[in-house]
Formats: sequence, C-alpha cells, structure tokens
Amino acid sequence: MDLVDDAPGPAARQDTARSRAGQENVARILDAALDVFATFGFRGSRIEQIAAAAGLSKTNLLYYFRTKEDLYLAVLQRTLDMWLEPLRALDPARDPADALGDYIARKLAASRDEPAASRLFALEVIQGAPIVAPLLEKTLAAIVAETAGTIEGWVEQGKLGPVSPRHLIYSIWATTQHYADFAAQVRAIEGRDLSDPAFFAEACEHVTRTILQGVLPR
Amino acid sequence: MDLVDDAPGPAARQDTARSRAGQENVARILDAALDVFATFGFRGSRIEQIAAAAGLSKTNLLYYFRTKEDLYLAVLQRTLDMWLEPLRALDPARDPADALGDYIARKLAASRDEPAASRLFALEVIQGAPIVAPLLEKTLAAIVAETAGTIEGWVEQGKLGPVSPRHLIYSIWATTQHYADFAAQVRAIEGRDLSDPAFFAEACEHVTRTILQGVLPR
DNA sequence: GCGACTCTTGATCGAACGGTCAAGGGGCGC
DNA sequence: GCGCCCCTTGACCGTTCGATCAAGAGTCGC
Repeated sequence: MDLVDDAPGPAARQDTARSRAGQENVARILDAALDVFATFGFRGSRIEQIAAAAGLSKTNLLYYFRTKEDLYLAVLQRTLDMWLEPLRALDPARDPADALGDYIARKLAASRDEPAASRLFALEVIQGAPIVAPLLEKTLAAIVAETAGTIEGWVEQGKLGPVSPRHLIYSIWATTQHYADFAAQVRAIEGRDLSDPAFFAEACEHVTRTILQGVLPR
Repeated sequence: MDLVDDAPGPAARQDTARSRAGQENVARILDAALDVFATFGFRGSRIEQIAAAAGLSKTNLLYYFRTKEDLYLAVLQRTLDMWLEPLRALDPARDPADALGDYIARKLAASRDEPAASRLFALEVIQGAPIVAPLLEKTLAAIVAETAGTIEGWVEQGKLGPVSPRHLIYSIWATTQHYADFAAQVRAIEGRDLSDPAFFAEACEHVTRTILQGVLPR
C-alpha cells in the first residue's frame, strides 16, 4: 500500500517529535493540499497557494514537508486508503441485488463526501498514473479480481444474467465517480450536485435501478 | 461555440498568410499540444515540451501562437467540436433501443478514436471548467435539454420505463468516457484498451446491453 | 525562570519557464 | 535571378517558483 520507500535519506522533518500546534498544522496542510492538488494537479499547484489555503507561510509549510513531492506523496497516500475503502469486495453469500446496491450506495456516498479525493485520483489516472501505477497493478487489480470472482459466481448460479464482471465494475465506478469528478459539468446542467440530498437520492436510485435491472436475470 | 473574443488586440501571427509548411506546422503543433495538455493540464504543460513533440523549437512555436494561452484556447476550441459531435440529440422518431444503441456506440467510438480529446475535456471539467463553463451552461445544457426531452417523450409513450432522462445521459457519458479517461487504470487491470477490437466489442456490448435492459420497459 | 526544543519568519538563491528581439535563411511569385 | 515575405534560430530578459539559510519567537517541562 506504500507509495514510497520510507526514510529515503536524511531524517525528514516529518519524523521529528511534534507539538499540538505542529500536528494541527500538518493536518491543515494535508487538507489544503488535497483540495489544491485535486484542482490543479501536481505540476499545476503552487506550494505558496497551498500554504495560503492552510493559513501558513510558504517557508513554514516547507518546514513540515521538505519538498513539494513529499507533500504530494503524503496527500496521495492518505487519500488512497479512503478512496479504496468503498471498493472492498462483495460478499458472495449475500443476494446480488442487495450486495450490489450497497456497493453502489457506498461508492456514491464516497463521491459526495470526498469529492476532492476522487478528483485527485482521477487526475493521477488521466495523467497515466505515473505514481499510482504500481498500486493499480497490485492492490486494485487484486480487489477487482476478487470482486469479479464473486460476480462470476452469481452468474454461474443464475442469480445474475450473463454479464461481464469487470465491465460491470467499470460501469459502477464510472457512473458513481462521474458525480464527483464531473461535478462542475453536472452543476452547469443541473444547478446542483450530490451535496443536495434530493439529488443524491435521485442519482442513487437511478444508478441502482438501471444497473441492477441491467444485470439481474429476466 | 467560440471560447474567445476574436481579434483581442494587435494582429496575431495566426492571422497572417501562411505557406504550406506553415499550415503543416500549425497542424503538428495542435496535435502535439492536444496530447501534452491532455496529459499535464494547462499549467503543468511546458511550451518547450509541446514544441519538441511537434519537432520545432520553442521560439518557432511561439511564432505561430503568441502565448501559451492562445495555443491552449486554439486546441480546446478545435477539440470541443469533435467532442460535442457524438452528443448530438437523439431522433425522437426512432425506436429508443436503436437510437440509444447508436448513441452509445458513437460515444464509445469517440473514446477510442480521440482519447486525448476526452481527457483534455475531463481535465478542464475536473478543474472546475474555468474556461469551458460558459459553453457548458449554454451549448451543452441545450443539447442535454433536447436529448432529455426526446427521452422523456419515449417514457410517456411507454417505450421506456420510468427513467430520469438526465441521469440516463450522465450514465451513458460516464461509462463510455471511462474507457478513455481511465485508460491507464483499465490497462493496469485488463492489460488492454479500446484500441483492441475485441475489447472494444466487449465494452460496447456490455454498456449497450446493461443500459438498455435497465431502461426498456419490462 | 531557565533551558531545550519546536515553530515561524524574511531574506535570498538558482533553476525553470514564458516570452522578446534582432538577425538571418529559404522558398515562392514575378 | 531578384526581391519580398514567411519561416527559423539563438541569445537574452524578467518573473515565478521551489528550496535554503540564519536568526529569532513561542512554548513546554522542570
């Protein structure tokens, strides 16, 4: 799950003891950095901009994170866990309609609650996943394999129609993440986004019904 | 459809007469710029990198496009047309299954043939659509309104189940664009992408069947 | 209240980058 | 083959940005 080799050389300031104020600053920096990186990408983000968003001076930020890249990796690492969490595999013992419905709801809630994390991940992948590629090929591929196996089992038991498991997974990811990654577009058309409970319910109901009807046996 | 006011001041070199070599250079620059911008975004892209990709010197590129922003706008403008084309409205007179199937196939083919255009557009929207926002609110919203009206008509005629037109549109966009925007992820899991005819057929069949089954009356 | 830290700051550096300038090729029409 | 104009180049400039440094302010334990 780690993106970087730890302790790559001289002790980073990140490793030293830290006061209460220090911990709060680190947290504020990570929050601000997530927003900025998720909007402008790595190269497009200015360290000073992140510092300002966190209420610190640029120099002060660099006291906590030695380089811009260190900060980016820290943000990405913290984000990936919360991002992968809703992707956890399906329970083969459950009824597919229930299990898939939960899965979709979880993923859509993640798009509502952590849109910046979704966008940061999307930016990474659009850029060819220069950093997270190893993680995709290992962790994510493993999660997909497991999930696909469960779906395949349901198909063989006749609980699902003849569906391609991996494409089904892509469909669910795509539709749910769309509301976070393309929020600006949805907002331009719709005038609202997932933070509106009514719209969230609509989206959840549509995605669930469409996909479930599409894969359940007729 | 225009993104910029034309002739914003002194005559740009873009307006002057142009030899055969010049036209070829402009085309090569625009192609290279699309790839680079689609990968690194506006701020993350280096003008020299684009020039190198086009086989020109930085100064030479700046002869054709006065500023980086001019070049970006030119790329975006040329891209948007090809991007919006497959979104053209559905024919209300047709059978919804046929019309929607065509729509999906067209959109998926666009993801295969112009993945960079799709990614560039995605980057723009993820960043909050700083430049294309007006276009989204006008042109795109109009296209959506028309398409949604057609779908609504099918619903009222009982040719479709009770589906939310706009969410259906989002689902189609999301699933088809996913194969272009998240190609790196799909490749990491799948080992191939839409350029593989077999995979394209799989994806097309899955999306079409899942979505159509999900919206056709039972 | 003293000492040892963690934290904060402003001045500053060097590289990278967008953009300019002046000068010189090179092709095309006449 | 001559001249005009498009094209190409390399040297250069000013700014921005990531990163360093030295010095001082807070703060916490004792």
